[in-house]
Amino acid sequence: MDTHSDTIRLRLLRLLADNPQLTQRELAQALGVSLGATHYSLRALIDKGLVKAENFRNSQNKRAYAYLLTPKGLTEKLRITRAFLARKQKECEAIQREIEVLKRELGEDVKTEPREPAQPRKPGR
Amino acid sequence: MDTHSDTIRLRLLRLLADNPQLTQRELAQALGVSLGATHYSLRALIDKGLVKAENFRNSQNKRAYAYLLTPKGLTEKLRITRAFLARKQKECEAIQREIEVLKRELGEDVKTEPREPAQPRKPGR
DNA sequence: CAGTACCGTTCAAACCCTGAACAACCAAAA
DNA sequence: TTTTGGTTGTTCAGGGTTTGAACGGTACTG
Repeated sequence: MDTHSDTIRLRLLRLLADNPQLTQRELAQALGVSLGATHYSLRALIDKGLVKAENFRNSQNKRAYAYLLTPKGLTEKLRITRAFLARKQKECEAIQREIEVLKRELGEDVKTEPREPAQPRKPGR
Repeated sequence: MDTHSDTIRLRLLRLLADNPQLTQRELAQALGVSLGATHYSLRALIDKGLVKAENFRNSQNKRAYAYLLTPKGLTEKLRITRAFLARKQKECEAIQREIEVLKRELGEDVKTEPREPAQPRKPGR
């Protein structure tokens, strides 16, 4: 649980929990990845038994599935989300510390190349 | 600039800026990735002209390179770092919001499955 | 019927990482 | 010197992941 693919799967679970009727293309757009990648990750979720594809064609749609979370999918979503947030929170704290360091570094850089200090006017262009 | 590989490259730049004498194996350990991956990303940096491998063998070492940032590497390091932090900061804010949402969701879940509320005693099933 | 539009699925190519092996080099021991 | 051993960068097969483009199926419309 550290790769980009894991992140995609978690976001898929969270998306589908609220919108089971979403199309693979709509999911792809919402996730900002390609259709193929979405299909790939969705398939992994289905194979693991976390998601089930109900083949009900709603209203006038053609061949639409509803990707429903199974009970196992619901509990896994919760578990993975908790782990994800814990990890992200640590990461965020690290980022905050890093930003402080960077501010200091940039402060020194600013001395090297001042932004808009009180400069004596130089004539010409 | 969104993949894991990009992150590795940035961390490489920041590591080498302060420690140009580090070995590929030491870099790998510091980054928590394999030697092959380190070599792969380092090669990308060299090909882009952001890092130059100085072949100076220090003291009693065998075949040590020093991986020095080029001027272009220095400015790129700054630019990429800025972009990275901006992106991460947005992500961190999103995570904080998400955590708030989760707290609320978990609160509702608690209602669904009460932990230890004052329940009227029901005679045993 | 043909045309259009949307759906899921598939596939080659590329990218990235791992783990393990390899080849070069140098220092100290035999 | 020769050999041994440790440290270096490099390469490679294999597997996982993503993209982009295609494909075939199904329904609505004319």
